[in-house]
Amino acid sequence: MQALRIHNTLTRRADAVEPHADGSPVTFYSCGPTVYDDAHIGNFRSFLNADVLRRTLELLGHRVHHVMNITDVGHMTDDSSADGGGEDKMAVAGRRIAEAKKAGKLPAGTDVDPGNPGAIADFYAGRFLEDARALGLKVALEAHAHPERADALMPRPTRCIPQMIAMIERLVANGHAYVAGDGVVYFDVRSFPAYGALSGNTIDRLREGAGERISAENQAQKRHPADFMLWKPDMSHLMRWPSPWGEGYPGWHIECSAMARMLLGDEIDIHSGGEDNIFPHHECEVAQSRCATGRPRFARHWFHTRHLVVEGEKMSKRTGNFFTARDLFAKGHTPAAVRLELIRTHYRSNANFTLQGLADCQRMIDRWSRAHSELLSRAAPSPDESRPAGPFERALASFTDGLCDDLNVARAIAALNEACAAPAVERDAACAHRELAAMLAMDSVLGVLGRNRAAEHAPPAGDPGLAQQVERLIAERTAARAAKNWAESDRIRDALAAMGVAIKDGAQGTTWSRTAG
RNA sequence: GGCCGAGUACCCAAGUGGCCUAAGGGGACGGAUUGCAAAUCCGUUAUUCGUGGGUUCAAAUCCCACCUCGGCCUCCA
Repeated sequence: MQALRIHNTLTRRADAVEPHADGSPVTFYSCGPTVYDDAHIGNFRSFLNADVLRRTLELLGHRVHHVMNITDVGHMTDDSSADGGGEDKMAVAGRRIAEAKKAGKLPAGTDVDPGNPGAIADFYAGRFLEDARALGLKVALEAHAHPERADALMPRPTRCIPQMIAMIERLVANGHAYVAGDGVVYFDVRSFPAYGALSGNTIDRLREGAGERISAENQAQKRHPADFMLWKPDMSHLMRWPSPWGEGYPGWHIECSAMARMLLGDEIDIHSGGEDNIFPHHECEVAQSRCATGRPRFARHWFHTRHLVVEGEKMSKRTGNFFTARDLFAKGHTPAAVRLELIRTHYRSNANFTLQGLADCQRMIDRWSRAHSELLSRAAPSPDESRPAGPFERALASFTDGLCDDLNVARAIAALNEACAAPAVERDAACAHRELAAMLAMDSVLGVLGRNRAAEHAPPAGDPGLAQQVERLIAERTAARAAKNWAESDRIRDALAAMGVAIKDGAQGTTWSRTAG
């Protein structure tokens, strides 16, 4: 089996990814979304890169046990008092939903109680899963296909509170956590000398920067400024549970430690997230997990995706370059193009998401789709083994080499493009059956061929009669063309363009699609 | 302020000491095709790699300085 080498944040070099034991599945935990709002394309870049890693492992013949959490505990918004101050994010989401409801902007067929945090979380979790499936996130497809395993594949912290409490109890019992004067349970970072190994921080250096974002009152309760919260008793929090330390809610990091352990065991092979998770989130996870399990390791391999910028600028709602996946689908972009645009740049570079790039991806995918249809139509039921390897079979080798080299997706894509551009004589000489298999193997990682269809023929919201209208105009234009009435024909084409509909005159008649945007 | 990444053509983006007078895609331009378009097919499109120095027989790749952008320094993918 070919080795996949991936940069490991922990060791700061490219390490081979392999299961902890021969023949076992690779255990893989991904930090998933919070469900206080729709996930944006930056979130999805991180999830999709994890998906590409998982699919690459599967292409190489590994089995992968992949888990991605969906965080539904209401955390706090205020960053000036980071140890539990500010406003509950679930409350903010509830207000947003209440406003949308009032304005009649809630999607048809949905009714959410804005005062019920569980309902809010379910609402956004449902939307996330829809987007995730559209984009081909395999773990979401798997959870959908096996509802009985959904909670084990995409766990929710609110359903795992006992496991978190058990882990915190263990940490308190073995001296790695303590109850402070304010009743809050903190992890004692000085009890864990390896704290900082993942992020490259040291406890001393953290102390220097610590003064800026943490309120003095909170700091005064802790033994060390870097100590972080495990449980906060708080009767005012929207979501709260009974615990040995009083009714309240868990700290931000403990959920992943508890769920990873519960579902994948004390040590896991890969753990992924966005680059901002390295510190403090993943650093704290390592500390909690190792101190609770007593193991020398938590995750063997840490995989972090760098952030995304949009049109060269940091994505922000204010500058108008903020996109959720569903925003793009609604504008007519295919999930395939969104997926490819988000995975085509190396995961350790800042990617620049652009509308032009999305269009580029769409054209590439359309070409791959044509090549795929062509192979499909030529593939014989029984392969002719005597034929030499064709362009796609050869491309699969360099495609795989590219991916094995720290997930070089750009190189993999170039290999596929070159196969599609191979001269017809070469293509005809090859065994179409094997060529098709090679192409599907490549798509098993890229994951675009089955997703190259958006809502393009679905009429846009508020205009259900569009399809019939378009068909009628096309029929009129076809008649005009038959009569060689070019002026009328062009007038209809312009009218369709004004409606946001592009047409193509092909051998099988005229086809149409909505223009994105 | 401290620590970390990154800057390659009009755009996206590989390449990390000689195979680079720099992959792949898009765009643009020229040609084929088309009533005209669109789509498709063929061809052309960086002697140059943020800027200035340095090391080396050899640098996009290593070193130094500067500029610009991004991340982290207890919300964040």
